Amino acid sequence: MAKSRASQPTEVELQILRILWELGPSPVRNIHTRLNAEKGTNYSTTVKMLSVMLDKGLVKRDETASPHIYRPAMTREATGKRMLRDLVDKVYDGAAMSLVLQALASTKATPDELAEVRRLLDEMEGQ
Amino acid sequence: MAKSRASQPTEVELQILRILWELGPSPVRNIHTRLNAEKGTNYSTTVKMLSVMLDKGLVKRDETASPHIYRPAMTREATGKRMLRDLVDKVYDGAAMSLVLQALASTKATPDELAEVRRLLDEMEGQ
DNA sequence: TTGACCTAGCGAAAACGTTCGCTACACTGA
DNA sequence: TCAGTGTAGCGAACGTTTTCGCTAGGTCAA
Repeated sequence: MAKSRASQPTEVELQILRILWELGPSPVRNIHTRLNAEKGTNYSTTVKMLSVMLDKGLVKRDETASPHIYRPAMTREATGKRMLRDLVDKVYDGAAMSLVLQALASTKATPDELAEVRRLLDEMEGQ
Repeated sequence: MAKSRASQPTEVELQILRILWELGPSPVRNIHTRLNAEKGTNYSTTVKMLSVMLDKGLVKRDETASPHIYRPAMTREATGKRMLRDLVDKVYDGAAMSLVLQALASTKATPDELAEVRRLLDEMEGQ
């Protein structure tokens, strides 16, 4: 059960995911240390959040290790992509391009990054 | 000091904003007709949501008009930009470019749109 | 063995978002 | 005036997310 969860990660869940993406697979203790530094919550809360996230399939854990080791179920990229699609749907009714342009226009990009975008464009036109 | 730390619009709030962006300034009745068509909720609910949104500063209203007229407090673009920034912060810790590239790469764009992106790039490099 | 300290988890409370019932008031046509 | 119809709003109920108190069990050194 608890398989195809369609809903986005919530605020705190995302906060925890970010920590996991940074730290890599970690025991609760390490995750908590970070989370607590960011928002001062209790150890119990961290444990609970992780268990909720486990139910939802947002994280996985290795229970053979003595302090259980948690790791994100999705990469940062996959999550970002998914949330972006959701944002585009909600605000622009699916017109992704509008948002890409928006994002580009409001970003201070380095020449390197701009070149990267160009390369990507070439690739897309090549298809 | 009106707009202090305004949180992001929630799901339904956004749905209403989207309707307002499309319809332009409207009385509750029109907003409700649309919202009801989308999710079958009650008229009371629409009124309540609008009052909550008024409190939060997400919409404004003209109370001199007989059926009060509501309008969005922010443009679609400003809201999209803001939410995007938030998403970038939450997922990528502020590295906007990663997400732009992501978005671009995962979008099926028409040649016209790609040309538009190119034009924007030229502009950015021109500066 | 005992005490200090850690991990793990349950269940309930608090906080927040969403929904609607019910009430009041304004306007219109008979 | 009065019934009928529409607008406005309060307050409570409900569901979900976030928080934590409390308990149980594991490890280790004295």
